Formats: sequence, structure tokens, C-alpha cells
Amino acid sequence: MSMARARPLVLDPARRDDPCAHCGARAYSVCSAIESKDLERLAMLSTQMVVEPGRSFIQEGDPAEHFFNVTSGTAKLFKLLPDGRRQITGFASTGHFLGLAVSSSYSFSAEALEPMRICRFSRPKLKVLLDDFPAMEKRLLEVASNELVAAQEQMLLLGRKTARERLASFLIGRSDMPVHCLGHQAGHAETVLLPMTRNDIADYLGLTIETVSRTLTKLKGEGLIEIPSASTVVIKRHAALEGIATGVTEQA
Amino acid sequence: MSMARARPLVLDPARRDDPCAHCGARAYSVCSAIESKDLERLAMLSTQMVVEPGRSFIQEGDPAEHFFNVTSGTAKLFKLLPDGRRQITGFASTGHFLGLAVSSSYSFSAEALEPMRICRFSRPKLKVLLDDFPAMEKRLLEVASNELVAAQEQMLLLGRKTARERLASFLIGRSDMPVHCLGHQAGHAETVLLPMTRNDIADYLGLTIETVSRTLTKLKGEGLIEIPSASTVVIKRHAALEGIATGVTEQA
DNA sequence: CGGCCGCCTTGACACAGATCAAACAGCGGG
DNA sequence: CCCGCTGTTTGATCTGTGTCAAGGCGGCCG
Repeated sequence: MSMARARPLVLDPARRDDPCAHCGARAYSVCSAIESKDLERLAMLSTQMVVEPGRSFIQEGDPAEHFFNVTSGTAKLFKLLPDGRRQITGFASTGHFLGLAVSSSYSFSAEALEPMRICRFSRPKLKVLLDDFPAMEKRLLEVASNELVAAQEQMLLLGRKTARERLASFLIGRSDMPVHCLGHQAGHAETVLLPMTRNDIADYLGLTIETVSRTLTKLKGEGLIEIPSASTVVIKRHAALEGIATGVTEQA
Repeated sequence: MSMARARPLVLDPARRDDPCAHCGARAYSVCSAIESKDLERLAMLSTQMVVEPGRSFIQEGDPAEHFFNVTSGTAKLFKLLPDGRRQITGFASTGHFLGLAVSSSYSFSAEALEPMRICRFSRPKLKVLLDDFPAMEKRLLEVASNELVAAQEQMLLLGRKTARERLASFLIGRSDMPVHCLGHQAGHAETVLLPMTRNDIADYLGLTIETVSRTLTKLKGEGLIEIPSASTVVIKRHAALEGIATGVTEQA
């Protein structure tokens, strides 16, 4: 909680050879709303950056000067209480857009879980750009709407689901993620990779690390999942796990 | 949970004497992005409706054919699990815009707490309107961004705050609400009116009705609040309550 | 190759909040 | 004015998950 103060590395501040045109994440991001011919202008406004695991690139409370677009890797987004209690509100991976807040300061922090590449825009400049590209604004509204739906689902999870249901929901949610979010290691859809620690999972699901560990062990014992390594879960009985996740199945 | 099947009453389907121009909620809603001269066109697309307390006007899972704008009154928005567990994700009052979901079906239900007036738009028609009024799209993006921030704050509450902190946050949040959301009964800022039942509060805060009641009684006993009637709370020590809400204060 | 360190698992016990149960209060209707 | 309904408060007890504590495992560095 105390390290990660250093600023992330800015790549090639001088070199600007049309990064957006060659961006692998473009198809998945809000930038897909920009036509090829206008990409150069978009690139002019953006700065490519690399963030190492454990490094923060957004701090709750700091003046919100930039928007970000995740080009590769994964970050955790979280809020803190003064005594250190933490709630992870989501994980952002390839294509994810960050920093939509209207307010003048960030309402959450973001820290890289894996090596990341992100694309940074200054807020005032992007605002101007949006006036010229209403399609991008539309896209942003879509993105925001989808996140709102996801946030409401998470509220249901945090407010009303049991630990068992939370873990099942989490695993099902991960297994349903689009391939480009998962990074290089594609693999079988039922093989879920967890780039975050048990602590992160706990803080995402509103549980403790011990409960996460115990609950996973129990699901394994029941043959619903396998855990070949701490960061890999294989879903063996997808339908059963989904039943638990949606609250259809009574406790075992 | 089983009543409220009847459709809400549609007001004056024929009469269309420029309702938007006289709408008291316009200043607070997304419609403020539309200039006076264009209001007639907006009115052509909208249908005014009245909803009685206890009536649903959005059902989770139903095809999402309309957007709604709350003109007066308050609704609760919620999601259900198959066994009846309920999470209220928010309360919508005057000026609130509903139904942003991109998906083809609603992801939550909405039910009136008080007599409501709402303004209904067909989705396809509003989509077209948005192309002509990018200012309104901007406004929608702002609204969605703000709701996202609120949703993240609520995740922190549901995942990491104690019952005492949740109630304090809830009361502070209510006391901070803009006047137009609270309906006619303006009154002192420290007088909080609760149009919802204890059960609704519980389902909003991820608690049970008994815990809500007990915790309020305890806060009263400590002189932080007064409860002149079940639906009225007076905040006596705002700063202290705020300290509890934000997790600064240790448990009493 | 061995030792250290961070992360994960497992166990014993505690407690905040849930559950079950009953009495109480406000309010509209007869 | 009293009755009955619905929502609220209060009490007794239970339990899922948190807390505290002790190993275990695996990866990395020297």
C-alpha cells in the first residue's frame, strides 16, 4: 500500500510514428469509433506508457488530468477507507477505458497487476476531440452503460450473495471474458487464469483471503473445479458452478 | 414481490400541449441539454405517465423498449436472485434518467415508492434524437459517469463497511441530496425524509431489517440522530456521523 | 543448490450480523 | 373509537465469515 509512488515510464515522448494505426487494442477499445484517416489526429493527443506490475498510475483523490486506455495487461481499480480496508471495484484489461469521472479528481486508484501498456490522453484535449467525433462519444456512452450494468451486478453480489456464490460468480465471470482481455495465454475457455492474488480476489468480492482460499478448496473438493496452480483454475462442471453463481443451487 | 403487475397509467395519450416546455424537472434532467426551440420535438417523442406507489414500471429481463425520465416522486431500482433475495441498487427521483442499458433487456426492475410522474421515450426514437442533439448525448455521458462513481462508492460500502458505517453513509448521503430530489417537503438540511421502508433500506445497504432498526436505535441512543417518526431522521451531529460514514471513527 | 520471502492453505476460535420470535405503534376504515 | 393491518422495534439465539495463528509451497537470488 505504500510503494508504487514512482511515476510510470513514458515511452518515446518524441517519436510519434502513428501508434494508433498499429495499436493491437484498437478493435476492442473506444478508439474503434475513429476512422483510419483520423487516426493520426488521435495519435497526436495520446502518449504511450508502460507500467510495471505493482505500479499505480491513477491515485484516488489526485486531480483527474488524464484519461487512459489499456493497450495490454491488467490493472486493479480500487477504493480505500482511511484504516486501509480496500474494495476493488473492477479489473481493467486490454481495451478498457479509464477515467470517465466528471469530477475534477479521480474517485479510485489503479495499479498494474501485470506489465501493462497504456495510452494516455489529456482530458481537455480529448474533450475537444469528442466534439469532432460524436461516434466516439456514442461509444463512450455505450461503454459507460455496460459498466453500470456490471456495477449493479456486483452490488447484488456484494450485498446479497454468500461467499460460495461470490467465488462461483467470479470464476464464471472470468471464464466468460473475451479472449483479448486474457492476454497471450488463450487456452481452453474453462481454464481460468488469475493474474491477481488471493488478497485481490478477496478485496474484489468483499471477503477475506482465508475465506477465498477455503471456499476454493471446498469447490475443488466437490469436483466443481481443479486448481493446478494457485493462479489457474479449471472449471470442471460449468453448469453446476453457474447454478451456484446465480443463486439457483442450494448450499452444499 | 408479486403484486404490481398492472401497467402504469398513460396520461393524455392524445393531448400533447408541449409538456416538456412546462416540465418542472427539466432543469435537473438530461432534457436541460435541449434548447427551448427544440422542446416541441422532444415532447413529440415522449409520453407522460403516472405511477402509483408499489407499482413496477420496469421489470428486469423484459425487453428494453423505453427510456424513462423521472419527473416527480421516487422509485427504487433493484435486482433479484431466484430465491427472492433482493439488492436495491439505487433510488431514482426527480430528474433521474433510467434505462441506459445497451442490452436489449432491462437489467433491473423499478418500482414507485411514492406517487410518480415519469416521462417515457421509445428507445429507437430517442436514439435518432441523440444524433441530432449531441449536447444531450454529452449530458447522458455525464450522468452515466456520475452514476458509475456512485456505484463504486456503493461497492465500497457493501464490500467493506460495517452496519453502523453503512447507516451513517446512507443518512449523510440523503442529507446531501439536492432539494429537488426530496420532493415538496423541503425543510432543514439536517432533516432527512425516508420515503422507503426499513426493508428497502436494508436491501439497499445489504443488511436485514432488524439490523437497520437496531443500528438506527443505537445511533439515536448516542445522540447522533433523532427519529421523530419512522420516516424522518434528524441529524444532530453531522460531523460525527460523517466521520463514522467515511470510516474515520472507531466503533463506539 | 539451499535458504529466504511472499503467498497460500489450514485450523481453532470469536463475533457481527442473521434468524427466529414476539410485542408494539401508527393509521385507515368501519 | 376501536379494530386490524402493515411496518417497526426489541429480545434471544445461531451461524457464516472474520480474526488470529501456524505451517506449507514455490520461485528467486546468492
